[in-house]
Amino acid sequence: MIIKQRLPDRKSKVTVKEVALRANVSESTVSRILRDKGPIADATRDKVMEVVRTMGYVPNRIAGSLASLSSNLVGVIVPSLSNIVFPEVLQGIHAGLESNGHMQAVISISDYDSANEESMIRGLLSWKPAAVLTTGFEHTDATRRMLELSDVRVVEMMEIDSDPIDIAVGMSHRSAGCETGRHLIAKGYRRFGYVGHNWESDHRARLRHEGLKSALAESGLGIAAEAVTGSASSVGAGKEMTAQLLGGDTPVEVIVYSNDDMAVGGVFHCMAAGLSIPSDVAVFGFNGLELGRELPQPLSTIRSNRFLIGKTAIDAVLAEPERPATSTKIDTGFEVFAGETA
Amino acid sequence: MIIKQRLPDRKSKVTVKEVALRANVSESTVSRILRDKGPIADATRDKVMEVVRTMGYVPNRIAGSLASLSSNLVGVIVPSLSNIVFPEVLQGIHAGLESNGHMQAVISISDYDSANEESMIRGLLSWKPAAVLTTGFEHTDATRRMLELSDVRVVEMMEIDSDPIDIAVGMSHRSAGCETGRHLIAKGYRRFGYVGHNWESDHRARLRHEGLKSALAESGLGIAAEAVTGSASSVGAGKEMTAQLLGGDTPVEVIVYSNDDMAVGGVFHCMAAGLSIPSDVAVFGFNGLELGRELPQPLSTIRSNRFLIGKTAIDAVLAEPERPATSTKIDTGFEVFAGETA
DNA sequence: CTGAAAGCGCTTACAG
DNA sequence: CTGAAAGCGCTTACAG
Repeated sequence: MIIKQRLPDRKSKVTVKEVALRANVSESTVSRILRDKGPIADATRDKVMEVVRTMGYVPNRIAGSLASLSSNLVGVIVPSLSNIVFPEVLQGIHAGLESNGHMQAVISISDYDSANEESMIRGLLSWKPAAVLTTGFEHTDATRRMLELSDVRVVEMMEIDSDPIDIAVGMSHRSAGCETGRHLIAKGYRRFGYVGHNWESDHRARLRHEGLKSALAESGLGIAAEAVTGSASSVGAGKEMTAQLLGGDTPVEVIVYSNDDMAVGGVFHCMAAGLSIPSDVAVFGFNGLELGRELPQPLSTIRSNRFLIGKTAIDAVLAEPERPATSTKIDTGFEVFAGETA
Repeated sequence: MIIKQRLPDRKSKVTVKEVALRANVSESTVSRILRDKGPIADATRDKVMEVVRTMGYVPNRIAGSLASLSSNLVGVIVPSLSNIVFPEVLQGIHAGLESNGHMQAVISISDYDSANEESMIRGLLSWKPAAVLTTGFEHTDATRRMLELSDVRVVEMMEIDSDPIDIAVGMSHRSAGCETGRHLIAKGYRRFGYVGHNWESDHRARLRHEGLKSALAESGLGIAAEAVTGSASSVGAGKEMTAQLLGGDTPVEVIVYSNDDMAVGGVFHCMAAGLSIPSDVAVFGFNGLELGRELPQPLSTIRSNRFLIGKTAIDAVLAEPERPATSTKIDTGFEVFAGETA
């Protein structure tokens, strides 16, 4: 259904030139006052600001950026927004941007596709952003070259298991996988199952899986049964894959999930199937989402610090706007949350 | 922990001028070729494109936008990213942007504060965006004036219960509230409870509440008991408020929640308290999130079309880049999802 | 403390 | 089909 209705008319734009004319000063003076730069007589400032206000002048940042060869834009690329993890990173970025100045985030979604990432970064760079924040280390060669040759600051967010172009902010997913294994072994579990999602796209889930395997191997153990979906992680996929794993003929004591969404699906499956957690089967996730904490039994998991990653990324580039000659890794850490499901 | 390491050196930028010089043509010709505009000899095009490639030329869109007095930026303002609803709207916007051309979204988060919205819109407009998409109808007077006077297209997303500045895309939250009431009355419920979150900020939740009340009034009914938190909606808040409502001395047969997150909290509370749904108490949400669908008993709720709202918003402004003299409302609708919890 | 001038890197009529 | 010139709206040395 579409409804139409009359609107009021609009008028034209005001430029520094108009303001300068009306205030009887030069354009440079207006510019200086607006950017709070250089010494200005109070009387002049008052007069100009008065004119600015009455004319409703809004500076054109496009012209400003071209003249100053810099912009207040920060390019951000995340692989997805359906996984709540990335909105949380964006919130951290937003918080960091706010506390600083008048930076604006330009956000693109790559859909876990590095060819998309390449064209998005190309588009972003054409805006001469102050910095580019992207996700992970999996880029095309062309992307890597563009970023290396540009002189914007670059942050690769989420993981620190490889060498960064400029700065990496995140945690070691391999270590998180290891810690998961060690923690569960210490709790006495020996028969491990794994339920995962598509890691062609989610490289970090694979790192955690590798870490888990190596921790188990340290104790002469392995993963007894696995169920991995080809699709993205979701509560629904977690339910389905859990049903599949438990329906197989290899009994397991504990299931490690590729993340909390999948694990919550596992919990829901168990509820519906009348299985007790953790006595019939224990459940362990990854991320430490609010949802898991609020389940009737709090989900056992590892807390990653998504908000902190975004915040730290911005803080790092704003602290030093020029790219230095050395790369940096910043570890935002993680911690085991014992919970009640494992 | 911070680790440092040497990086390779970088070099300087290439402009149209350089490209023109090397290709032995004028700057205008390079510009035309790059924008596929006007008639060009094949030989010239090939020569220029060759140079563009070997020099790794990336056009500066800031200069381009200033010269053409237009940009490929679309400003988007959402109140929050913690409520999954808004990331879903952003996904719709992103999908619409992609299918179109090379538009980029500049995203800001207002935290449900219209003073924030005002300064964000001011910042956005200074980039001469092709359009501004914001949320709801609650703006400051200054915001409304800026948007009315600018000639960008403006979409107010999510609701259509008021008059738009230019275009509104969304659903009637008042009607959704009504439908909820009628549906539950038809199912035989008579004693209603309501669990809500802070509607100082979430105006649409209030509209639904009003709609619900009016539907109940039609049948001579009312809301017997309410529990409303002062904080934002969340699963945790839903649990807590449900406990409070059910701990009171007014018995209810069904609880209507301000949204699915709150309702899922209600379901978790009932599970933990050993209450059967819907026989002991029925639960009804709003939004139709994936999470609710995957609960052991699918959540009864109303499906809003968040992705569609974002997609429709972009499609509408791209279809007609000039703001017309009449405003438009586009209803993306909603539907009752019966589920098993009410 | 203030102004005149050049210039940022493109695009856009206009002319040929 | 192509080029020379003006200009988009600012900022930035430079001079005074």
